[in-house]
Amino acid sequence: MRINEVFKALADPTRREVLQLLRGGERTAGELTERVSKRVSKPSMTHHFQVLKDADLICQRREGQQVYYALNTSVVEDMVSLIWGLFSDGRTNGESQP
Amino acid sequence: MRINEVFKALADPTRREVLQLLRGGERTAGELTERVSKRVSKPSMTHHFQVLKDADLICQRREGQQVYYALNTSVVEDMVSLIWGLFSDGRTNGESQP
DNA sequence: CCTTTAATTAGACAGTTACCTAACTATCTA
DNA sequence: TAGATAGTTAGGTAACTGTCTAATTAAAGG
Repeated sequence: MRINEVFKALADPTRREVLQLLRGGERTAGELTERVSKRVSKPSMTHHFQVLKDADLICQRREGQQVYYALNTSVVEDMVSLIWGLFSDGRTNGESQP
Repeated sequence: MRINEVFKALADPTRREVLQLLRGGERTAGELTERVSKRVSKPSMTHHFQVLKDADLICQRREGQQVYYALNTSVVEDMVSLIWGLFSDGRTNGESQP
């Protein structure tokens, strides 16, 4: 996993919003651009998509004129266990169940 | 929780290493500076400590000449559930146990 | 082939980050 | 109070980030 890239990607609210929008399934670049709460230009969104792709958090698929983005769901377990391992020291006993 | 600050803080390998060093208990600034794998000046380390404090990931205590840093362990559950919520969509059923 | 729509690439700019050295503050001890 | 040790603050620089507009590529449809 590309840890640095993942954390950097998640450090931006617009990108986190994109990930949340993708929870329900794939969306086109245009849909995502329309739906993010903060108005952002298309090129800026393309940049954010790129950052998310570099972090392997999303993947891309073209269909005609549209480009569809989707979550790389496999990353979630990696992230959770990474965070866990970052803080826990062995004594920590999974008391909290998300 | 200061989400942006937390992710930005975690995006740096030196800072993640500091957190890992703190898993075993509190350490002085000097100990941490000595032990990080990449050689970094004391002022740079102070900067990293500041970033971690801004993110509420660590706390500070002075004892004589030394300053002790320690993990703010309460943040771990917040982080894990945040990551979880970022990706999960309701269908996700905790299949993986860290 | 030309036009429209969807999206990306290119280039510029303001603000932030990580790093350093030099200087400073704080505390202890002789 | 002077000297040593621990750590922070100040100030500067190179690289990175997020944003924009303008130009470009890609595909669809007359």
